[in-house]
Amino acid sequence: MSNEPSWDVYRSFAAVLREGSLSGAARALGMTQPSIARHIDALEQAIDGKLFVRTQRGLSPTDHALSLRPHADALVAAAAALRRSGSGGPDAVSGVVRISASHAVGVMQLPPILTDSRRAHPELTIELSLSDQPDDLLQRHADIAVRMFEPTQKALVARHVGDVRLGFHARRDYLDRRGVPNTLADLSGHDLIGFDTETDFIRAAMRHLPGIDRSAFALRVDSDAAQFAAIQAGFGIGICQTAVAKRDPALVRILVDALDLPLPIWIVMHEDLKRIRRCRVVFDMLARAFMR
Amino acid sequence: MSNEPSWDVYRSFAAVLREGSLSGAARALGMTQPSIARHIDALEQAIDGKLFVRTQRGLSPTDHALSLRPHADALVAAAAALRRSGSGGPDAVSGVVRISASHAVGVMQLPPILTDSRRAHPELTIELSLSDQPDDLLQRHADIAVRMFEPTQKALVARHVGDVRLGFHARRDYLDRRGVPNTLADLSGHDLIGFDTETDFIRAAMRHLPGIDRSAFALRVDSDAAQFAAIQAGFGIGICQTAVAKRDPALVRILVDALDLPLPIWIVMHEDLKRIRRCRVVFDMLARAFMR
DNA sequence: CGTTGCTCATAGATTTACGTATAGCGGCTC
DNA sequence: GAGCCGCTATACGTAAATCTATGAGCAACG
Repeated sequence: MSNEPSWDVYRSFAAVLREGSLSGAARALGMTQPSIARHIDALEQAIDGKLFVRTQRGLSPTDHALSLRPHADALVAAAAALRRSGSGGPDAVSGVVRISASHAVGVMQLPPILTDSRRAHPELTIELSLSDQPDDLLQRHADIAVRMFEPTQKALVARHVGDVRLGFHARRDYLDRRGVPNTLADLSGHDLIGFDTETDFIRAAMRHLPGIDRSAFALRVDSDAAQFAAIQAGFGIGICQTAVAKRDPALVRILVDALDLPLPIWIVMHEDLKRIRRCRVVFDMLARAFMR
Repeated sequence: MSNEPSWDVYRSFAAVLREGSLSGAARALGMTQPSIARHIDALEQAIDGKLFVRTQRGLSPTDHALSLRPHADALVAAAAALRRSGSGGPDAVSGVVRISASHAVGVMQLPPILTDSRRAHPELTIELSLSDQPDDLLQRHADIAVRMFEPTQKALVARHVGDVRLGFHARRDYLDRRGVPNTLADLSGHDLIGFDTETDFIRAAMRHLPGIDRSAFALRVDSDAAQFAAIQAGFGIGICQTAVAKRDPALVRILVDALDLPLPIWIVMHEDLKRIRRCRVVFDMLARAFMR
């Protein structure tokens, strides 16, 4: 067992995994290719095993390297979180706060909220991490998250700030052209907009919609923002938030009885961040905005 | 916003937080005091704020530094996990596996299991992290955990491998001397052994034991292994596993009806580690041993 | 078929970071 | 109160890391 490598070696390792080449990693880190190469050599020597096979088109990771990837990513996330929390003191409302949310929330609800926040706290920088796979709070990929389900972790501070209603919607002229479905069964002849990959949440929701599955969709896309845009464009019938749909007078809600799914909205934060004032401020601000 | 510091700076920062002085951190990391001092200076410059107030008895962290501590600890844990996983290839049953368990399990059940494991895999090094606050799998303080409750995280692989029964026990001569209690109320005159700090699990368990709380205990200690040792020493009446108590003929189970709490045993592993063969091997080995 | 663009590897110059040594300060013990 | 032991701060020479520069190999393109 050789001695411990410098942590910079880990950073280089993560960058090479991410970028796929020594040169790419060097560019990403603002270093040079020989330095990264030495780091990889050092790490391979420390763990006594090959991590990459060198090719002329870059480095391709061995199984050994792939098995380490999750740890490397965790390190990157933790370092970024430390750097973020370091910015701008624990008591000042300045520095960086990173918010994780679904694409839908990020596109359709957060912008006005963040605009107000910016006005109230001009020193505060917001990072928005939009993703529909919400696995990032404990990994510290984000400081605060807007979630559509109750978090189960004890290490998290969570507040239920309201509910969102989902419903089938379509543009008026589409319905004029193709007819208005009155039952779930009527949907079979229509152009449906739905998910691409099935998540736990979607599996649960689809139990309320017998007869509809992935194969029924004429447009499959995971971003709910893109789904909404497709509905707005008159592509066909899809599911979106009723509150958001109301803003567009061209949209019509249909099949009201078939789908009326209330989704809870939770604001979630890691407990450790309670000590950092700007995180508490953003947390409260988000909670207030969604409760309104 | 200045440029990013070296990750070694984070390592030094965590060490100073942990050790309380530049010199101590230097000793812990095998470096020298001026180097650590330079690192702290660099970090303070990068985040543009003071992290420690220098005194002649060491460095005392500011609120700012304390607010960063959880992140620093996360980095340390992630680096250690990466180093561990790096040891000894993904397909070999050699290297290091870190197991987290309660003190009780670590003292009373794991030793024979690990002995067998050692015989089967002499190249495998086991690290045992005994703690009664099980917050460590997602933070990667350990690779595999033995838990007494069902884990809720999706990122974890878990297997229910049996149950453990808890009951009141005392040594025979203690009961001869002080009398045998027949109801929960009878316990009030006795020397009770119990927890020191209340955890979620304990709160739930105590709901089944009306009239007993922390103030009733004559000996308060969080380690269940220490509690068992106290029972064995004839200190008084305490709660322990019935199966373990049976091994000592001097121990008597009492108040059988008042407390018969079955605790599930779960073996838990982070999903990421499924790729690492020695972790799968240890996981299966633990599962088999507990199911037997 | 040469040219361009990308990669990794290597050698040498230079900067950076480290360790050693020392000084200064405060508390503790005798 | 003298001596000792711990801590931090500073100066300086050296060791180790970095960058620059260059060469060689492979793929895509005209």
